Amino acid sequence: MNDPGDPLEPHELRAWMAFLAAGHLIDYEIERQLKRDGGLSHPEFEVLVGLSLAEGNRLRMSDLARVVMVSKSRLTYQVTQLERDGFVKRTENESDRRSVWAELTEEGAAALARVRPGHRRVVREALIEVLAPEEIDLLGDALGRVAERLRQR
Amino acid sequence: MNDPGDPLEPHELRAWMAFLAAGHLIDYEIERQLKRDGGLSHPEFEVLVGLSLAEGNRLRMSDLARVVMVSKSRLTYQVTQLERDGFVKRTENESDRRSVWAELTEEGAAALARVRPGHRRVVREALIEVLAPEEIDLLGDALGRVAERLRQR
DNA sequence: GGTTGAAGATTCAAATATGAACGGTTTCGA
DNA sequence: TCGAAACCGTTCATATTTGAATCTTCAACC
Repeated sequence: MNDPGDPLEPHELRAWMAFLAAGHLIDYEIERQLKRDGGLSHPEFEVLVGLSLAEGNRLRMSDLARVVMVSKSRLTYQVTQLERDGFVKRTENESDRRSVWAELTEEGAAALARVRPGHRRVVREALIEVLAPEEIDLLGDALGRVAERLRQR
Repeated sequence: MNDPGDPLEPHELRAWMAFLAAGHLIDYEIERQLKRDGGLSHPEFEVLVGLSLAEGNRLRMSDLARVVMVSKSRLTYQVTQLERDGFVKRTENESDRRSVWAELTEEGAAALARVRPGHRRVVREALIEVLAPEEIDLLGDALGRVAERLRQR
């Protein structure tokens, strides 16, 4: 019968390869736009967005790492870079001295504002505008389920 | 009116974030599986797959770079690693001495065979099995269009 | 109260990625 | 047939990522 290690069906393979390719290509466009408009890398941008979405514009390092889906040591590096640029500030957490607050600064918020219109434009042009309205919702549903399922492991 | 730099609509944002998250998470699973089953990284695996799909199991470096969607210098590095492991062999191209053939070896094909069932299992469990049959096709159509559009730029 | 183990974050060395610059071919028009 | 321009791949210096080891603080348990 059908073993899960068997080759994918052609239409399954097509979906998988399209998913992979679209990911690579969109990432490339985003990287280019962020660099051009604000000298940010995609990981840096994601860190800033993560903070901007948080209560009080700050998160503990490990929570931020979870949100941005990045390893602890990688986040340490990124935040150090962002701190050097004045976009993020580290603060001690008095209620748990093991942890550290990473907080979005004014300059960080400004950098985000500077870069966001172009970012949205890329997402729109590369993804949203290419999809029919129903496809947008279906993509959100389907990939939302995929992500949710992988998160709980 | 609606400027392309304006915030995304909630359902658009949802689709975009799901796409991003699913990409990150699936990539993580794949990385883990490939490392575990065959000591390969995802980029290395993609190189081997690219070659296995080519006529005569070989491609010129720059064509391989295009197929795998990777920069020239990154590919040079990856192929050097794969050559060290005996999975790929470089050969001179007599009809155009600027270019170089990268060819999949027996050992490379064996490594691919060793790793592929687990890889497919990951793709199945993470993506395919979570989608309804119509969703698979629709995803392939939609993201296929997205990729195709980005390729021609 | 002291001890053990978990959680949080950083550090370090090694691996990988980036992008500009380079040297060797090929192409093609003057 | 010559020379400029394009193409191919690598190299090099720098930046980023990885994962194991480490250090500090906290929680729980006795």
